[in-house]
Amino acid sequence: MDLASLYSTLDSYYSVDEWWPAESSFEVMVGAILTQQTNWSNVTRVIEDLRRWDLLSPRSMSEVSLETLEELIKPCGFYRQKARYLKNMARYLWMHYPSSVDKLFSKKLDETRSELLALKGIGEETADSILLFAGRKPVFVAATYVSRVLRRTGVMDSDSYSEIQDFVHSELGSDPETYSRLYAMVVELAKEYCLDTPRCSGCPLNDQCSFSVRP
DNA sequence: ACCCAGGTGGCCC
DNA sequence: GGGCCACATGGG
Repeated sequence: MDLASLYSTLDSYYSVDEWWPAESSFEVMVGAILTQQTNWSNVTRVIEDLRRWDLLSPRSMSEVSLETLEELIKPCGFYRQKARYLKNMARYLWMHYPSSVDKLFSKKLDETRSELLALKGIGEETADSILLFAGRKPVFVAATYVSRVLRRTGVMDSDSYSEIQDFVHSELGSDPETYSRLYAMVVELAKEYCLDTPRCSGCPLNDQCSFSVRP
């Protein structure tokens, strides 16, 4: 199948409005780091704790002690690394964009992306999810799930992040809303059916998928 | 007990 | 450019 039919098939099965709920860009950025290799339900709990502690702002998060932050984010795993990444990001944003984090997104896209990638703990996928879900920029997130789903459906076979991203950019136009919906739907699909050990029974793609090993 | 999770940095070749 | 490993908790 091709990418357009994958999109429309998924679109008729999933509703992904408000898929990444957040009250601010900073909250999206915090979630993007916390969710790395981590179940989203744990992220939700921790975000709510951070909100209760009033830590969902660059200023407050850069001022809280590392030890406190570590304890609060512990349920998300890799908590020592992530606590340092979060505090460093918060300090950077507070120093460079004291008026509003959203100033970060008002420069050229490539510059914003490079700036994000320069921060420890923010790799390509995290940078792009921030650009897409916080900045509403036309950048597709070529996550591991995406390469897996594209390969098994026969849409595209590649492990290269930039190749996959370029492919989607060239096939789907440049509407951020389309990118975020596709990404969300692919994640929902993959979590349920397209695991390392696949469970194809009940998959909405059914016979449109070219995956040959069907348990 | 097992597998999985909305990856990244550091190191190596 | 890629391959490997540590990082760590919690859910199904």
